[in-house]
Amino acid sequence: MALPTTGHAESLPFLLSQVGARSAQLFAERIAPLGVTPRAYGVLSYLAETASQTQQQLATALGIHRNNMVGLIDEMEAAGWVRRHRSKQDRRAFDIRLTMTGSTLIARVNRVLPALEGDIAHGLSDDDRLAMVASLMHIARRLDLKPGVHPHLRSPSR
Amino acid sequence: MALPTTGHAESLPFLLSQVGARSAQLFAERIAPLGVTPRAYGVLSYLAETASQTQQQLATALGIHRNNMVGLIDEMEAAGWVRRHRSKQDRRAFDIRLTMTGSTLIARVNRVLPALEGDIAHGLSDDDRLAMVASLMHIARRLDLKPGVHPHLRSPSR
DNA sequence: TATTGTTATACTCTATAACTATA
DNA sequence: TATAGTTATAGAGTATAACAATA
Repeated sequence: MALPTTGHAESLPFLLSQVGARSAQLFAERIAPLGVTPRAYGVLSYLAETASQTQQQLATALGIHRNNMVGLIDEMEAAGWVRRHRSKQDRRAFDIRLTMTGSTLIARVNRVLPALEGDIAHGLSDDDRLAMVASLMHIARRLDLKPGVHPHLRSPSR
Repeated sequence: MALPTTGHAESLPFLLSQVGARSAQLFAERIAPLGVTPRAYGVLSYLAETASQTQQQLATALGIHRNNMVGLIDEMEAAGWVRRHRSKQDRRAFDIRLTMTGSTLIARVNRVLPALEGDIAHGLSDDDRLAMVASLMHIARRLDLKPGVHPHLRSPSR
């Protein structure tokens, strides 16, 4: 058979999906020793960039169902990264607030990113790497992706 | 809080993962009307580029467990895309062969890719788009990804 | 009456182990 | 004894629906 490559292997959508999946995999592996999953990191980093949020607000913003947010916050609270505070304005809701431990963890996770970026982009010129980041940010905007919010947080790492 | 963006949102690993996940999502949506999942397409396109393969060979090459390959081939055979033929050399194994219907389906899927690529890369110059494809192929090689083989075929679309 | 957090239930998908028929 | 395909079972994860407390 062996057709002259009219297929998907060199198409932009496939390459993005293929390389992106492996990149997510590597990220999960690199942060696993810190005891954190990509999903938990998604919540932590979102909390760091916004004010304290209720579970419902986090669920809506990150695309995780509020039912699943319960157990996730349970784990993160048990790990000491966040704490639940009864909201003063709405006594049904919890304000989820980062702890000092949680902030420290975010910083530690962010410190592994340059190494991972170096490994992934190894052999690429600085110009090519910067051009790629710029193009990716352009595409992310075009695809209505919120900066820093991963569309697959609803399901665990993999 | 609102830190001055020392985080992951503009890092290459995160952007690749974020944009890649959405790209995979869009691909799945575009081919769903054709009745095919990304996983089934992965098997079909691999069959088109190699000779006929046994289920075990497909499982090894695509990273799908042979137990799960059974049901997948069942569905694809029911859809008329492939057929099982007892191997002459090894009567335990099945040679999985593409049918005409299967080949036609591959061609139809491949025809939606240019439109998807256009939508994703809209607003990007031809030079930027081509540079991105070249960089992605470089990274794919570097990350030991086999051309045309998606690392997440083991789990269904999403 | 609607909403926040929570729990319970069913459903889907995956991973492990076993079985059969061939090798 | 090992391997290809198959089946069964259990486990993990998700979605749906319901509940109590509060709005």
